[in-house]
This record gives sequence, structure tokens and C-alpha cells, in this order.
Amino acid sequence: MFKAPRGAADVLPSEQRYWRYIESNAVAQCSLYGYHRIDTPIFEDAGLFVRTIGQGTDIVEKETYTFQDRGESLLTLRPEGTAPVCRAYIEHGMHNQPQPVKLYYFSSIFRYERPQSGRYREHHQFGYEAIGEADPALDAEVIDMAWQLYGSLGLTGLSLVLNSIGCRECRPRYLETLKRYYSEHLPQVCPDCRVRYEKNPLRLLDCKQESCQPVAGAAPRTADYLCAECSNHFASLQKYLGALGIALQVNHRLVRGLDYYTRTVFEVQPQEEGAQSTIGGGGRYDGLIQELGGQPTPAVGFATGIERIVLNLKRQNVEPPRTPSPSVFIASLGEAARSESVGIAGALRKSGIGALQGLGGKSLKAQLRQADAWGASFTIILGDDELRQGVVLIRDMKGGEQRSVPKDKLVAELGQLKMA
RNA sequence: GUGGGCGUAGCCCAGUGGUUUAAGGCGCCAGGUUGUGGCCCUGGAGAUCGAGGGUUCAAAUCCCUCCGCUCACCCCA
Repeated sequence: MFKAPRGAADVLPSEQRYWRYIESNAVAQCSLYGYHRIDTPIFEDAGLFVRTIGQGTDIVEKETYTFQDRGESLLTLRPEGTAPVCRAYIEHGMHNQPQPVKLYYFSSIFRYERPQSGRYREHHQFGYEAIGEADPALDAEVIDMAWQLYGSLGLTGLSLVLNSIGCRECRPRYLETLKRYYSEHLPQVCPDCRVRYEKNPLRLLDCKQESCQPVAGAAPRTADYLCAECSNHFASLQKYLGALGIALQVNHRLVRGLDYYTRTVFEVQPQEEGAQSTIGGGGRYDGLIQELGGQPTPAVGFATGIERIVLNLKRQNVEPPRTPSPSVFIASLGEAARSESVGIAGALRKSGIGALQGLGGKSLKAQLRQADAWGASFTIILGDDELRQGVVLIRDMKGGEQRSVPKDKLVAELGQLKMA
């Protein structure tokens, strides 16, 4: 027996309403903020992700699905959404469009890791990128849109965590200070942190090991080492978020797992304990486009995990709308009635009325059971008697009343009933 | 990659060595009306008891190995 590969899952019909609910709310937000959809390939040149996400990051180091195709190109299944969008921005000369260029996507994301609740090898993200503008008001807008999206979905108790991790100019100075500070505390710190110290010092800050908390908590703060521009940017952003009425908490230990972020980084976190602490995150990445060979271009973006939103919707008992089933069921008895019923079903659908037929020559009882199981509002009954008289029976499934209607009036009649 | 929990029908699960030809519930199918649903009643289909090996007169039940699922860590969405 074949099973879905580890960490990959079917989204079954019964789950779809969550997904469609999220998607339609997200699309609605996108149009309010002027974003246009982009779809990028599911795989990219492997180098794209190494260049952008960073050589020392976990994603690149141990989580990518990378393979050689038959033409010996080295390809990687997309492990995140931003780099491909930036690649497309450059490849299609979007710097010639009015800036910022605002793009959104829904895409599957692949990371090779041990699956657990809210974490899969294939998962799906909704994300958006605003490319070509450095104004902190744009950062605020990006954050606002994320916040509005969660709100529109009915999620509550989320918190917005914000930090600035500086830019190419001021971050090296900060990292030096951080390393100097940690060098004195290395013996007290967990083994992982000793590795981070060498490979990715920023990550020292968000170590969750109990033993590292005192050291990390007292560490120098990025915000205290920002250059004047970064500092102003961060201050303005907070002011704008205030103007939007968005409550945020600055967390000096928030850093993100991808190397390309500059200045603004933020995450949205649900209250619930345990499981995955982040539902969505993003930030500014002013160096990324240039890193990929484009003009120096500032940009800011956000991405959120669909599976994690679904998880939280369920935890909070949010009920997305159910997709309606066809409201008319046609039960027929005998072959003559059957071919009549095929025609009726077709006519109903042509006039926009969803219709299902009883199939397989089942008894009327069985067909009514089926109609009930489908939740049909009306069942049309058609047998030899009705055929002879040129009528059909319309049965109201709610109360069980039924009456006969001339065959040629059926479509009009049902149209009326549906209105009522 | 590391650690914990768990694997009995589509789903939830009883059964911890011998009346088990593996029970029950949900769901599915059919019948209870000569052409009438939802409730009820009756019947039916559906399980190589995760896989392989071992112990035993006897294994779903004990032992070993493997596989899978799940939760957590790392990290992230």
C-alpha cells in the first residue's frame, strides 16, 4: 500500500473549507493593499537559496530537497517564498514598473525535517512582498496587513513581536560586541550556543535552553547599536504602528532564521503554549535583490503558514463557512424515467441549479436516503405514473410535503423555490 | 539527527497467552411498503490484529528486529 510520503499530507474535502476560507480572506486583503498574485516554479536553481537564505542556516544546511535532474542541473524544491519572488522581480525587469512592486503568493514549501504538530516536510505559505521602497511606512503597512488578515479570520490572542537587527553598516559592529560579551560566558552556555557563537552569533539570542536564559537576557541589544538611519527607521515604524492602533511588543531577542533580513524583523505568535510558537513572520531585506544581481533595491515582506493558521482556527473553534451542496436531488424509477431524469438534471444545471441524480437503479427508499445524506433541499421524484401524466413530484425534504408539477414548469418552479 | 508515546475494519476503539470462528459504536450497503429520507428495528459487507522472526501444545496478547504514526527538542511557517 502506498501512503503519502512522510511529512506530506492530503488536504481532504472535509478540510477544504479552512483552506478556502484562509485563501479568500487573504486575497481580499491583497486587493485592499494593492498586491498582485505571482506564481513561481516549485523548484529553482539550488544556488538561489544558498545565496539568499545563507550558507550557515539550518534551512540550507540540512533541510533542503536538492536533486540533480536528467540534464544535470542542480535544483532545489522551494524552501521559502521570498527568494523566488525576488528572482522573478529581477528576471522580468520589474524595477521598470512603478515602485514598490507588490506581489503575493500561495505556494507549497519544502523542508526536510522531522514532522510534528504544525510542521511538515511539505507545507503551504501565503506570503507577500513589497519591493522597491525603503519607507518605514511600508513596513508598517506590511505588518498591518498581516494583522488584519488574522483579525478577519477571527483569530484572537495573537501577539506581534518586533525587533530591528540593523543593516550592513551597523550589524557587524553589534555582532562584534555580542561576541565579545559571549566570549566571557561561553562556559555557562549550552553546547549548541557554542556552535552558534562561531557560526551564527545572532542566533545566540533566541536560544530556548533554560541554562542560557540569564546570559542571553543580559546580552547587548541590537536596538542599542543601530546606526542613525536604522534607528530612525525603527522609531518611525513604531510610531506608524501606533497610528494604526496595533499593539506590539519589542523583543530584543527576536532574530530570524534567514540571513537576508535587515532592520525590521517581526513575528506573529499565538498565545497557546507548546507546539509551534510562530504563525507568521517577516521583515525587511534591503540587500537581497542586489545579492541576486539586481540593482540595490529595498524590500519588505511577510509569510504565514496555512497549516498553522488552520491549527489555530481549530483550537479557537472558528467555523469557516461550509461549501454548499447541490440543493436538488432527482430520484427516478425505471429506465424510461431514468433517461428523463438525465435530461432534467442537465436542464437544471444549465439554469444554475445544482442537481444530483440517483444512480445505479436503486430503490426509491435508497435514493431518498441518498438525497438526505447530500442535504438536498428538494427531491424530484419521477416514475412511470408521473411520466404518463407529464409531471414530476417535488418533495420538500424539510417537511416532507410533495406536490406534482408539470414537467415543463419544473425549472421555473425550482428557481422560485430556491429564491424563497 | 536526538528523546517519549502509540500501532486491532474507512473512523473511534474492547480484548494482555487458550469458549475469539477477534467484540462494540460510528460510517457504508440492503431489508422492514406495491414507489418515499431523516428516528427506530433487522441483516450484510468490511481486519493478512503494522511487518518479519522467535518462545510455546497454543500468540492480537510474551521476546527481538524492522517499519510506520505521533508528540517534543533542534529549527522554523
